[in-house]
Amino acid sequence: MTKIINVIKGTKDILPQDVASWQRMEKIALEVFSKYGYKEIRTPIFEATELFARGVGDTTDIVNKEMYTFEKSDRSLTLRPENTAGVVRSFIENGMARLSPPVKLWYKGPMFRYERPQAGRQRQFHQVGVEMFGVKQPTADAEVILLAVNYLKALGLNDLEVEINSLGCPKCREAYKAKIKEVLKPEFDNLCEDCQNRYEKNPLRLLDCKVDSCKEIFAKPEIQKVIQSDFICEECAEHYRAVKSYLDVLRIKYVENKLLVRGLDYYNRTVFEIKSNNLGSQNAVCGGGRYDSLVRNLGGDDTPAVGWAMGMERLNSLLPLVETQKLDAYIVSNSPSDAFALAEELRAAGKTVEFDLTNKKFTKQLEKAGKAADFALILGEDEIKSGTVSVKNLKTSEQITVKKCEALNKI
RNA sequence: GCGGAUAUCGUCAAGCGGUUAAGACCUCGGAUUGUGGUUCCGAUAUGCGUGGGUUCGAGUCCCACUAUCCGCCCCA
Repeated sequence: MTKIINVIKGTKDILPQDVASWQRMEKIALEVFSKYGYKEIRTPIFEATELFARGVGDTTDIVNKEMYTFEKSDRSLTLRPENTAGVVRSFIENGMARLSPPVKLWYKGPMFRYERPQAGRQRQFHQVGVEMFGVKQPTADAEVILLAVNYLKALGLNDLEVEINSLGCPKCREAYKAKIKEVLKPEFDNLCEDCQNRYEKNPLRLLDCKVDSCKEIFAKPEIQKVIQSDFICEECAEHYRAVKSYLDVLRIKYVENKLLVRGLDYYNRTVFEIKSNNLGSQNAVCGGGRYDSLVRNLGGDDTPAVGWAMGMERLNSLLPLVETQKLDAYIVSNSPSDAFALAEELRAAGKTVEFDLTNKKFTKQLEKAGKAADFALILGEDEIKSGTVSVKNLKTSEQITVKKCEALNKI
């Protein structure tokens, strides 16, 4: 036997029986985001490697070890591991800074990260996300969080937990980093290897370490005091308070989590996650925040921005099953040409219709009709002769014979 | 990159060293040449992830590899 070829590790087919749910997620995204004035943008699936190195940040795991990078014509190209960098690139390149702000965009599509697959994590996965450019006020943060919550609500998910935090601006963050380093210095040798690396590179990320021994260290009162301290400057604090007050007005429940640190380097001030208890250890459905310096870092004019992304596979696993649609009618006939004609007529009128292309026996066709549709349209010799069709309701077994042209109104 | 588990038909599985690898679902055919969903009968793995080994004998025991799942890390 010839060897069969399997899907690549960490990738999955989205099979016909699951597609209805995906189409629903996409349709509701369009509906909800449109109400707030967000327009869909579709950017390429691969970009210059440098875009992600500069955009996402070269101290991140994503850039360091998770990118699918390849060379072509002396260029280094990378399959997008996330879409914010691509959207920002497009924003700059297409002069969207000249549009009247805010510029509100949303996207959906596949992303690629070379990681060990597990529950809720694939190498090719899909994200839906929004980005808003040009508003530095906390209203933007609030609107974007509102949008995430309302999208989830529209999908039927009401009870997910929103966690928020403020990372402050680069200035106040430096001071905070210094304080964390100072208080952890005596414990340095007891930290795990990863944390020891983070200590220099990005001390903020020490805080969401999951190693038990590190957690114990962070739990110490004198260290907690520093972690819990309000390190952010007055301007950032005011921004953060305003975001929270808007969320209160919008009746969006949230939990403040000082340990919430996004793994991407571009965030400042507001960061947030939406989590579910039903996802196992990969429990974040949505992650996002403000990234006021990214546009400038990628060569554009200084433009404040805020956005988020959701993992569609994770989202999908929280959603109830969507049943695949039955046909409106199944034509039972041993005359393919008559069946073709009737089917086309009904399809032109918007109905979903099939008939047996293999011309099986009558009973087999009816059996198939029972599984595939709510109505059977019987087009036998008698009916064909008299220009009629028998319409059988397959649930109630009631059957009537009508003129062919009236069949449309009976199904 | 590091741990743990699993691998028998399209799917879910039984099998615990001894003839021909249960069963269920799905699919297909028949009972039924114009009336289905219930019922009955029949068909469908020369083969147990791959390669070695132990044994008179291996799906079953051992080793290696591969794949998948789960956890760490990281993230959506």
